[in-house]
Amino acid sequence: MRIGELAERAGVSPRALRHYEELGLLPARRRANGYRTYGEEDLRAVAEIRALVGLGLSLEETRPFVECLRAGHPSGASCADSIAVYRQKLAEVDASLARLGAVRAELEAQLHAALRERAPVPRCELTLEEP
Amino acid sequence: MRIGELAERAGVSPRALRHYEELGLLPARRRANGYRTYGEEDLRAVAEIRALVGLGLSLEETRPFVECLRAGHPSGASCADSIAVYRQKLAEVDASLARLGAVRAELEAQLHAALRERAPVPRCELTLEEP
DNA sequence: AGTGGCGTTCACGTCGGCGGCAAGGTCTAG
DNA sequence: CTAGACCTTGCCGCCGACGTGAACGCCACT
Repeated sequence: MRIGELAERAGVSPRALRHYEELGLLPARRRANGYRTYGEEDLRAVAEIRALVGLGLSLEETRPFVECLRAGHPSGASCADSIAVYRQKLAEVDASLARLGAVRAELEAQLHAALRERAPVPRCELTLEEP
Repeated sequence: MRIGELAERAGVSPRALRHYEELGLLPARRRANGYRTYGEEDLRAVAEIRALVGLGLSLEETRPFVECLRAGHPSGASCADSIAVYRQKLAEVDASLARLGAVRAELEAQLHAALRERAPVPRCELTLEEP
């Protein structure tokens, strides 16, 4: 399979696949004419990469998963390094959630304060509704 | 007050203040020698910018607030445009929270699945603890 | 032989918010 | 007079994940 077909089947651009190769994530065999050649296992690797990126991992962070796959394991998450990345990412997400939650509360407080300031002493309680 | 003093008092770098000026966020008067000159209202403006950026707004998004302040309003959030930015940001934060929550659940599911795979049929229930 | 549709490498552009450096001007204290 | 502490403009660098375009090669079909 050439790069165009893999790109099509994986739902990414050929440029992205070349980028993965530059990072050493997706090494490609070459034909005599220089064309990259891929197999089904490469499709699986790209699918793994995209799934993980969809979960917020950077390309670098997907490396243990891809290498785990290429090492012959059934799942990219079968290796200790991958598990470690999962744990670390989960912690990061929890931190982000906490921070975002605090930010949300503060935003809401500021918004309500500004609204109170702009609508001093509403004449009727019914006017508290927002458009 | 010159740029160094404002930077010091506002807790930002002079470079950042020049950057704000490039964006038109913080126009500075000039002395005869070309030095930028700031007043107390500029300190308030920078404080507003930093507070909003701390809530996740981009510099562009702080513009309505800063302009509102410069228009003489007591608070940067006193103007309709600022309120709109608050509302929009709140919606974005809510969206991020929802997405992050889903990502967190998926991460946890993947992690647990991988752990189950690596520790098939634990001999004792006590071994479920994690280091 | 030409056309079109693949592929290749190289290298710069994007977005945000500055950091950092160079080359020079300005002011103040000793 | 000079050191040094400030200021100025200008421009490149950074991070990540590619997009985009140039300039070219390869191959199949007509």
